[in-house]
Amino acid sequence: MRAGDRAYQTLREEITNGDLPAGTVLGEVEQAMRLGISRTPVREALRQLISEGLAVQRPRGVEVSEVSFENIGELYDVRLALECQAARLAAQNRDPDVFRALLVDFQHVSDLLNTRDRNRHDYYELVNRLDEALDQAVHNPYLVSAMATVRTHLARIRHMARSDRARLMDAAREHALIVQAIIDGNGDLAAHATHVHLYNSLSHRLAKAASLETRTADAVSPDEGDARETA
Amino acid sequence: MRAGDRAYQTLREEITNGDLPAGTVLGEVEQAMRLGISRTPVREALRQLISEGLAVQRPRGVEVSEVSFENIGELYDVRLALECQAARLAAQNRDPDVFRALLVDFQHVSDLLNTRDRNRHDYYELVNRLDEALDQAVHNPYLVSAMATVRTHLARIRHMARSDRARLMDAAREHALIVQAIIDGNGDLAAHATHVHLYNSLSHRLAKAASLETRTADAVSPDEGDARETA
DNA sequence: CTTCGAATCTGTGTATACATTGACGTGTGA
DNA sequence: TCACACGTCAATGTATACACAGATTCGAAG
Repeated sequence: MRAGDRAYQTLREEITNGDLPAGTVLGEVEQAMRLGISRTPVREALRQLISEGLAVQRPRGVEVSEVSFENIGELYDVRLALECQAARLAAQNRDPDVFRALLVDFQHVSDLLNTRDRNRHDYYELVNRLDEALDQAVHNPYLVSAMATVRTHLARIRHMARSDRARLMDAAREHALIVQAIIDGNGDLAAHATHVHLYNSLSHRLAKAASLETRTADAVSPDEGDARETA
Repeated sequence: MRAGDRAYQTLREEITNGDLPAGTVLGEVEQAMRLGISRTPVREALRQLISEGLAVQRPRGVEVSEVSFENIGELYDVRLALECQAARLAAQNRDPDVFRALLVDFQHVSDLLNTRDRNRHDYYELVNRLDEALDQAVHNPYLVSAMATVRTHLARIRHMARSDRARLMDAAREHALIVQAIIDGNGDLAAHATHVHLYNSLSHRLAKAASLETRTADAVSPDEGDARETA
């Protein structure tokens, strides 16, 4: 694989993970040293990050773009428009077997989450499978690309307001309804169920964010032990 | 200005204009020679074009991406989702004076188009002003960015199926209704009027495309004398 | 004459060298 | 002591040199 692509993927993941917090200056020489390559592929990676919105061009150089809670509303407005349309299109073009398998999994999420709390990661994996199934079903690369951009930016905020188990159980029910509507070929229901799900998801995130503001700024959520190196 | 940015803008415009048709190989050395710069800034420009979808990475190198009539439907599906949401948001956040001025212009399009046929370009300019007003009003950079991408791709197809004067008159009435709804703060009407407009626009383009297929492939539309250098 | 192989050549990917711009620090003069 | 100016330095932007991979072509052998 090309060094430029590797640098891009590495930096991209470090930004979405939060390892490179917003405002971090991405010096070409520094990153080239760190990644063990020369400035040329690093520049390529930085330009891609900029065009994706994960980094911004400053007069001094390139730095990781800001993303705050105010952006959540904006991102959800775009996500709402795109994913409702995607649900509608998926209901038309779906492969029923794929979504039937997903439906079974979503209906058994309670088992998944009741066994051990760490299995929250498995739930996110299930949601990823749903996203991929939607991407396949819509048959529309432009829509897929636009949704990927929104998902990338939302992933940066995900770790700032992690969902608790009760919310995940509700979300699973909402997802199950979306999947059911897609299986039935009911585009309107699929779109509206997506609307409901995104509204609840946003409400929960905003409530979580408000409750977090009352605590100390750099406290991690109590059921998550990620070691962060936030400056 | 940086050489890389100039190269990007130049290539971008040449692709959307059709001067660089789909499938054209964009050799680094060739473009560097042509633009009078070295390969480094050309590479930057090419990477940006790829991430924007205007070019694709081939095993041989980079070439201008394909865009055909089949893509129109896909692009309109995304455009529908985004612009309806944009109209809805604009109706909430608009500056009434800006859209009142636009409304007057759209109501006088008949004068504009009756004087001389060449003024079709002025109409497109008016639509651009509406787009910019929407971008301002939505207060959502993510939505603006997503719409810009869709508009870029649709611009590539615009010259393949140009609208006639009758269609432009209808489109002006549709635009006027959208603007009126935004002025009134009627988000639902703004979104639905946008839906109507895009449906009619797509129908017209598809009908135009179907009628063009009956003629010879490289015939230009009768009321447009653009000299094309399609190979 | 056909086919296989090797060599060359074209073009990308990467590294490095050079140019330029802006900032920071220091030194000197008032 | 403060302010201004000059010099140095650090970082980006650009050009070029080098490495490597794939394709094409030419030549030789069957």
